[in-house]
Amino acid sequence: MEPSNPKNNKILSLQQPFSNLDSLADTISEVLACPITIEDANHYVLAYSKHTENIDQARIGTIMNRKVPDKVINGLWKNGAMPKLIDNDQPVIIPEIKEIGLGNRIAISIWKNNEILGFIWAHTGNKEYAADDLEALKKAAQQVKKFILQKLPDRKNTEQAYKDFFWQLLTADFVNTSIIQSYEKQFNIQLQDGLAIVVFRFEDEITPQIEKHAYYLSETVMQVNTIFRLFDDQDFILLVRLWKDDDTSDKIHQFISQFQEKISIQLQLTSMYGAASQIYSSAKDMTRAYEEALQGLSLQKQFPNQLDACFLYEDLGIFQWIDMLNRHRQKRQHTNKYIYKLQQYDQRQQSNLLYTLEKFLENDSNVHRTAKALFIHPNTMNYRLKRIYEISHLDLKNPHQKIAVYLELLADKLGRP
Amino acid sequence: MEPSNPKNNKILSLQQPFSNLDSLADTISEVLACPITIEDANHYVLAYSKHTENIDQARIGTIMNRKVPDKVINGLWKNGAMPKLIDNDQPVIIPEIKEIGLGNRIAISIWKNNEILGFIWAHTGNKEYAADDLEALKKAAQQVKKFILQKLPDRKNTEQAYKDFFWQLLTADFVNTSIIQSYEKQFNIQLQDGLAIVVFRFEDEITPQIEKHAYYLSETVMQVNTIFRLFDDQDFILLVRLWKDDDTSDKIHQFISQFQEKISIQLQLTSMYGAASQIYSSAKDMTRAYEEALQGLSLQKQFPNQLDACFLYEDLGIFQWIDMLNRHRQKRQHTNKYIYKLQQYDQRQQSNLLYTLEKFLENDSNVHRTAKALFIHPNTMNYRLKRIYEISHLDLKNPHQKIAVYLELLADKLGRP
DNA sequence: GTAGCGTTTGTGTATTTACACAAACGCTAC
DNA sequence: GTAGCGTTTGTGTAAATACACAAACGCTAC
Repeated sequence: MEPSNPKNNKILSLQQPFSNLDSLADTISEVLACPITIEDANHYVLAYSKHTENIDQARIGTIMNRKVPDKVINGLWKNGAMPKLIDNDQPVIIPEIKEIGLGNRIAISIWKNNEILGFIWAHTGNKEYAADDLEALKKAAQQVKKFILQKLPDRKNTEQAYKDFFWQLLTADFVNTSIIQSYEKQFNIQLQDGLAIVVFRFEDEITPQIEKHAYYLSETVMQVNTIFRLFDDQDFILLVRLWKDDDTSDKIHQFISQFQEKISIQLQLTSMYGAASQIYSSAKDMTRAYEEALQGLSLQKQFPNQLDACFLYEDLGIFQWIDMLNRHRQKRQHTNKYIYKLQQYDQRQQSNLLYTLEKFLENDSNVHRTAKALFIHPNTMNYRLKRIYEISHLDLKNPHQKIAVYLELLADKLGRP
Repeated sequence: MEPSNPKNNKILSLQQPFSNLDSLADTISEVLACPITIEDANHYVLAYSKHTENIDQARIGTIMNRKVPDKVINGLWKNGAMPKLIDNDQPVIIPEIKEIGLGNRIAISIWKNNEILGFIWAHTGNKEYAADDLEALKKAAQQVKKFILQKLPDRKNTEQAYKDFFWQLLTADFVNTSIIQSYEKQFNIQLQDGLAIVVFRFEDEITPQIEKHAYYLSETVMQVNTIFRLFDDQDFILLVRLWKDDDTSDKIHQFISQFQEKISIQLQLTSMYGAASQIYSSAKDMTRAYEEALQGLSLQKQFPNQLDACFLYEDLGIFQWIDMLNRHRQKRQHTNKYIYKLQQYDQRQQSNLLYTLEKFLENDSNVHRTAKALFIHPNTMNYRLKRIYEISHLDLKNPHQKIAVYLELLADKLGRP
């Protein structure tokens, strides 16, 4: 390494601490001789170099918005640049994408453990670049990391305390209001109104790669504001906050749906579930919210057909109750006389009237729909319904008995609690 | 009183203790110079005099059956003889009832406190009777009472212990098996299989007359075998046992129905309820059974329309659960979004879509039936259903949401627990 | 074998339901 | 007044449902 080389001198200058990110951006820009943008994990602009030449449409849009436009982010995902970036901490060379007005780029992701802190983008344009340019970028990433961790207000070195507080919210019977308020100040967060717990459960073993993608997506899928998130065994737990809105529920639904879709496709996961609690206005309700989300997950696994794409606790309908109902039944060794009679008959005749009845009730007592679902003739369906009445004396026009039977059939599926 | 009068001598002989009821019957028969029958509270024959003359059809039937034929009992009720008999302890003169083959009678009931122990029937036929005959009957009743209380096996003087044991069964968390067995032996009862608790609740103030009639009916309405019964405030609580049968449930239903009908008509009661538990095979389940019967009563009062003539716990259908559901909802301050939206709209527009929806669900989602129940045009009903969907987005063909709404509407009616 | 039972499917008809459209009413706002 | 909204009722048609009956199949019992 020749000390006379001016570029090397500049690279050395990257080792010095910086008082603000903008001057760091300028220095990197000088080293690489091209415009630079530094973004956080959400693609919000933290700083950018003061270049005015060689700028493309994507850069203009990004700086004007103080955030990378969604169109550009999506383009980067589709062409494979983002997946590469969040899979490792090496510089990634990204060729021009004309459709979204993005010129040639070199980018690098900034990490702390398995969590992305942000990105540096070098707008290389048509300029040639050399191996030491990439080295310089890596050094720059180190600097940005230090800066973000030390200087940015919500990056104080108190993560463990934050984590502990979060667990306390999730599991403690009662959290003192003043404690909540003190944490709100300390971490500059708001824990009132529009609060919900979201839990994703992975069936695959959790790899660092899954963690990385999950952390990234939790910041980037923008329907909700993620206040805290962590991995707990197979679960990825989030405390989110929703902006005051007409259809906050829809927002959470979209969030879970998109998160699930993206991470499943990106990482080719075999199977995963996502569920959200109701929306609460106080942080004190997070224990309950956490339970609701877990209940949602467990129900989705037990009733995959009925609860497909049913992410929200409020959309569970009767499934909200059947666990409680099951416990109650087990405690009292309760048997429903209609179900019992049909079970007996099915066993004797090798028939499946009980299953037919269940499907009938599941299909809102509609003969046609049920027959289609069971691949049988509507008349067969009618015949079976007649038999069901003859055998069990269950009046299928009496909702009070009918519903009880359906609920008990569902509860039976849960087995011993 | 002249000691030379042979009749008086015989009356005096009634003061002597007797070794068996038959000889007592004979003695009474001699005093009154007519055939005598002594029955227990169930109209089973305890003893009869050995007369062969002056016997009518009713007497023959009674002695052959060892019980008064139902036809005769009903006739006595209809013509007003039985009501008089169980209203006081005086002799009652009953004129001939030809339709049931009953000749002239004088009868007297035998009491302990407010409970009937049995009856003495004097078959006077066409014979004249005098005032001292009635006196003799009263003396005889005293003797029969003594005899029943002292000599009949299940009339030991341990009623308080029996009562205590019964309350223990009803309310204790756990009753030892060996204790139960010892009581079974002591009281010569069987406490296995076909056991149920029945509770009648009177809205009128409990008078001695009501108590008398209730005790009497509990022995006489024959579908069930009453093992124990007592009054507790407004409640008449029975532990009954059912003979092994195909439709034990029907039997209890009939029992409650008939009991209610008879006592209401006889005593002109304004209002009363009756409810039974499930049928259990062990006396250990009586705590639960008692709770079930009480729950049935409370639900009948809260849902008089829906649960009219629904006496059995097993027939409650979904109402079995709504109390539990209500508690659960209250605890979590849960609100159903569909109900909430309709409530808001109803309030704003002065409409009653929520009520319409409830009736629709109560009528098994049948437009015609609901329209008729609400006295509106079917098209109006359809229009409202369309509006209900537009306002709440409740899909009326999705049973999982629909049922949840209905259950919550019912639970709402219970109010704070 | 064959008689009997429980079952499935096809055919046909009467009834009920779903849905669209039009007319009319009460109420509010301008 | 009148325009607009939400509502009720009537009319009409297409679709779905209920129900009866007949033919055919598999299985069991004799």
